This record gives sequence, structure tokens and C-alpha cells, in this order.
Amino acid sequence: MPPLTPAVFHVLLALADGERHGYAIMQEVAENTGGQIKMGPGTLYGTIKRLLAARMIEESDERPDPELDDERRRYYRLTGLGQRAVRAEALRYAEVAEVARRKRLIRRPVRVAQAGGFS
Amino acid sequence: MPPLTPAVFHVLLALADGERHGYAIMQEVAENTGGQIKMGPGTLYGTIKRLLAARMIEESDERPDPELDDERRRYYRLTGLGQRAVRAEALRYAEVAEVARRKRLIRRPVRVAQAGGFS
DNA sequence: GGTAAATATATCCGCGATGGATATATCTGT
DNA sequence: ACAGATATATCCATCGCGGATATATTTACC
Repeated sequence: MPPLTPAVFHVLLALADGERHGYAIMQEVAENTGGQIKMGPGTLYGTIKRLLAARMIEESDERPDPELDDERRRYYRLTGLGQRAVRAEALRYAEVAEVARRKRLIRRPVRVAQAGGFS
Repeated sequence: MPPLTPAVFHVLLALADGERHGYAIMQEVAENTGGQIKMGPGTLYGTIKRLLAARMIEESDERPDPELDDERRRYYRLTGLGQRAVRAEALRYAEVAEVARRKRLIRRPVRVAQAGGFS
């Protein structure tokens, strides 16, 4: 599996634990990075288009309860290929982080803001 | 500290534990990523030029023992700014890896090939 | 009910990083 | 002497990034 661009990786990572629609992906990326990476609509929808073409994600027909639904939303989920690609890239991230620890740039386990910490 | 591009980060990471010349940076990047990322000369020297302009690295006048030296080499080291930038980015990598663990994409500590394992 | 802000998707396009190709020269090993 | 690795440098086509812009719906509030 070849390396992924940061934008591609973050979209796939946002979808790694279940389907999401575009706008929710944007918010998930911001949350996953403590608000440090904010993906604009150009990057988001352009990346989604490329990921669909590359068969790493696919659109889902499933809709939530009609009461909670929003017709505008389009939901996406990982394909098997997307699953493998995001795993491989996540591993690369972890390995690079390990190299950084070996070089004393950072220390052991990193605390990450849990989802739902603030709102 | 704003996020860094992968090329910029990998060059800074290669310099994090001491000065190196361009070609050695290339090799260090390949080693740090288990040969998965191979930086071509265009990316390497272009990135070095930009990092010099951004004051994140600087050229060093120090030369090794004349017997081991190679006149063609140009050595670079991190500036204080480069040091802070690479720390911040390394932390982001570790945080993202942590998110990937939370999502069960990867498991606990990642084994990384030690420098000098093969040659 | 009316209005503003947030939600949601989509396209356009300038900017700039990426990285392969190319060039040149020196060093090392045989 | 020769080949291959070492070492730096530039050029440039390609392509992803991401801000600006547009439009419409939904939600929140008074």
C-alpha cells in the first residue's frame, strides 16, 4: 500500500469507525487533531471525489431514522481497499512517532483529547 | 506551530539528532520509514531551499576529519525554530496514531526497524 | 412566523509542493 | 582505468490543497 496524502488519510481515518456524511467528516478531522487541522470544503469534497474514483470509499444508501435524517446528507463508508490503506498509513504514523521518541523529540504515551470532551 | 508537509517534516526529523548532509538526509528518511518513503533529489533539495528560507535549518561550517570528509557535501542543522516545528509535528503524528489505536486500526507499541539492522 | 446562524454539498481556480528527469562531478572499490 | 555509488543542483509537468464563492436546507431563537 503506497503512502497517502494527509487529506486522504484524515478522511479515511474519520470513516474508520463507521459511516459518516461529508460535513461530519470535517468535524471529525478537527476533533481528531485537537482543532489543529481544519479541512475546508474544497479539500474535503475534492478528496471524497478522488477516494470514490479510487474505490477506497463508497456511498451508502442507508439512512438514519427519518426523524433525525437530513435529506442533503450523503453518507460514505470505507471499502476493503480503503480499510487496508488506512491501516497501512496509520502504522506508518505510529512508526514515525516511534522514531521521534527514539530521537527524544517526544515522550512516551501521548494524551489525546477524547471525543465529547467539550461541545 | 502550523502543520508541516510530509517532505518538510521528514527532512527535519532526519536532522533531529545531529547535522547531516543532503544525501545522508535522503538515506535517513528511507531508513526511518522502512524504505517506504524514498525522497527524490527534486523534493530533497527543493525542500532544503525552502527550509533555509524559512530559517528552520541552517548550513553548518563544521567539517568532519579531513580524511573522512567529502568536499561536495553541505551539512545542515536545525535552528531553534526548526526544533520547535519538528517537535510539534511529531506530537501531532503521535496523537493521530493514538486516535488510530482508539479506533482499533492498529495495536499498542509499534516495532520499528533499528538503525543498522541491515546494511 | 420571521430571521440569523449553522448545516450541508458542490465547483472553481490560483498557488505551490512534489518528484521524475536530467546534468555534472567526485569518490570508492576492484 | 573503469563502474557504480555518492553528492548536489535545476527544470518543469502534474496534481493536490484549500480559500472563495454559491446555493439550499435545517435549526435555534425571539
